[in-house]
Amino acid sequence: MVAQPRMAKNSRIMRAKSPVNSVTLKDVAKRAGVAPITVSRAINDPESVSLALRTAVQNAVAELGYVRNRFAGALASAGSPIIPVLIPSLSNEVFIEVAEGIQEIFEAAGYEILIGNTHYDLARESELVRTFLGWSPPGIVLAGLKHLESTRQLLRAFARPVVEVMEFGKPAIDMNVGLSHQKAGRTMGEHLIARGYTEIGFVGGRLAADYRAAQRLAGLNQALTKASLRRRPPFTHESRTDLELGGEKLVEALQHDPTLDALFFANDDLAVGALLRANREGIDVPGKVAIAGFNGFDIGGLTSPGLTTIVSPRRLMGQMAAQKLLARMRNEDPGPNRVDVGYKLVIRSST
Amino acid sequence: MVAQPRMAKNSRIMRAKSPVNSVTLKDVAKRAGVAPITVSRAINDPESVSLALRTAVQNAVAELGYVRNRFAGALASAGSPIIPVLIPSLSNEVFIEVAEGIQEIFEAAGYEILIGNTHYDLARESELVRTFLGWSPPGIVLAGLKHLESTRQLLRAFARPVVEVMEFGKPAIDMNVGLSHQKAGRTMGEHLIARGYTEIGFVGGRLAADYRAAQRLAGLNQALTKASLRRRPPFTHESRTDLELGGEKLVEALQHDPTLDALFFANDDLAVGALLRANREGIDVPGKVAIAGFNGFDIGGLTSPGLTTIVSPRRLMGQMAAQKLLARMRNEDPGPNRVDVGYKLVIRSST
DNA sequence: CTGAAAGCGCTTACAG
DNA sequence: CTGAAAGCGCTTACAG
Repeated sequence: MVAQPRMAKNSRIMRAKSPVNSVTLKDVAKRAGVAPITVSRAINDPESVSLALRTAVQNAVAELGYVRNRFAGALASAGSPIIPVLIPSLSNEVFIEVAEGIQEIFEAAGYEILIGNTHYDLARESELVRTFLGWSPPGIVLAGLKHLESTRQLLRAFARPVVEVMEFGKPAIDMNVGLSHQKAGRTMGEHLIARGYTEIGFVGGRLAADYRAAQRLAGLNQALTKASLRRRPPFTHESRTDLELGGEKLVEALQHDPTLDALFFANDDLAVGALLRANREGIDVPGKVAIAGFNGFDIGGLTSPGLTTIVSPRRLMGQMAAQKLLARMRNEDPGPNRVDVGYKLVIRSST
Repeated sequence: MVAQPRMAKNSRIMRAKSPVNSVTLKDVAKRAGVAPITVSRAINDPESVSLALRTAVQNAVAELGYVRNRFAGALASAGSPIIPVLIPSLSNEVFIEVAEGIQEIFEAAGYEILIGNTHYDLARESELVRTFLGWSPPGIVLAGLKHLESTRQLLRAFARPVVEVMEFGKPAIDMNVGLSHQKAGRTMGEHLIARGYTEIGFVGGRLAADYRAAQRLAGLNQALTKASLRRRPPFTHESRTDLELGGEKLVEALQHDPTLDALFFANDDLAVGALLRANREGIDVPGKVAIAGFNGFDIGGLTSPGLTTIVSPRRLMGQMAAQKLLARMRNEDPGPNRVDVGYKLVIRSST
């Protein structure tokens, strides 16, 4: 899911007021001829109730079409089965895959996850955290290590487990699972250099918001510096980052600096866009210019030429993050409070 | 978000038991020297409280780090600001875009949305509906018009607005916003026939689960029948549907039936996969075989050749569905109980 | 195994 | 504008 903070300013929110579940525990109890608490037990812990009463309750539930009120349950038990997961974007497959990994683990453990979309906006993230804390979650998953101080304060006061997933580093709050984007950038830089490319540029969209992409650029620059090669300012766009932009930036970069012999794109979307544009314009890849990406999406293996890229273990990252949170929620040993899940360089013919 | 029904069978779910919000309304009231109800008002409807008390409350809230308990609020007011949205898949961009349209509208209206992933499984959908009803939502959004009888029963008893989004038809429950996939298939068939293709095949993945794709096939077959052309059994795969499958099915289809001169793929992923494979193998598109898709993803405009496809107004569909639900929630006029949002044929050089 | 009582933290509805 | 009382529908903790 996707949840957003309330934005309505001066209008009180209209909510349905009529009780949906006209049928309550009490009604079921009356029908079954038992006490309400027995109904509660028959539903939550059937083993603890005699077969006769259990059956009576089940029948009553079915006859009345009873649906239990989760708010009441959560309030009474001070426990919620809903775990918020805050990600920067829904339209980026990367986060969806991480979320799926998270969901898998929590689903199996009986929890539900609530996806919040921060739109790469840290202030929005903070608002969402505040809203979600009101649902007394047993834990929270955040994307990234970069948050507003207000977010950090809220979460420290929260006193329940928090895991930050995506990039590896020192957890700003509690636990962390991710990979080093800077190292990944360096790895790609080293690969390009090893291949003999010397005039290497970087293309990114929204580098200011997508600071992980900026970290990959920093890694590339490390490699360039180490090899005494020229570091160039990146080709970027303020607001967009999509396939088409990749193609546009490829053309722009080559016009702007015809000596370029390799371009590292901040992600596979941009890189694939560049490859497709190269196909259309008859630009020889890697003869004229090499192209590399980051993510490891399937499509990179299907283009002509195939795309050299770095695969991030997205699903695994989500799974590990969820497992750590779960362990802490259960007061089990979560292991080290930070994990580097690594990445893999996949070399194809685009470089 | 993504929420799933509890799957844990015999183990009771571990939930955090310690109160997260040790600070309650009452504490704030004491600190501010007012009654709890005044705190409630100062938070929910500030205008109704005098400036002096409002300020006192705000200070107390800040000093104590109060976060209100949403469960208690929802229970007391019998109202929840969370609207469940059930979709068949997260990894399919189509549903994400529809969900984003839905979110936009609800966000502006002060609601949060909770995404449930049914994994194309109607039984799972029914379970999710049951779970979500426990959260007393003010309304529900479902994908598609095909549901189990148990789902329909639950939702009719629900007595609050329900909208079914994706395909256009007779709402099974309450309201419907979508497009006719059969008509869309027919439109593509007519286009191919008008272009002079006579040996036309269909490629789909998971046609049994993805019944909307099957409807597009039915539409194609209508067009073929009307033109007295041969109808062929579709090329399908039981479980997969991805870019790579598109390429595999292209090769398989041409081997199996070399007379084919056009292939209509159930979606753009398959079609783009086929185009990329054709690029690699040197299969001439559309010279040897024409290729068409469905969705209208951006990438179809970037491949060589460009992909002929049908654009569905996904974001708009989501927005309209949300608006209808919202109108009903507010007891305003939602307009007709079903809306055909239509689609657009985009002709590029792949056909 | 079953139940009566108290309470979770809010908001509604009624007074003043 | 402010508040005391009652209650939302469950579960906990204590008895038997």
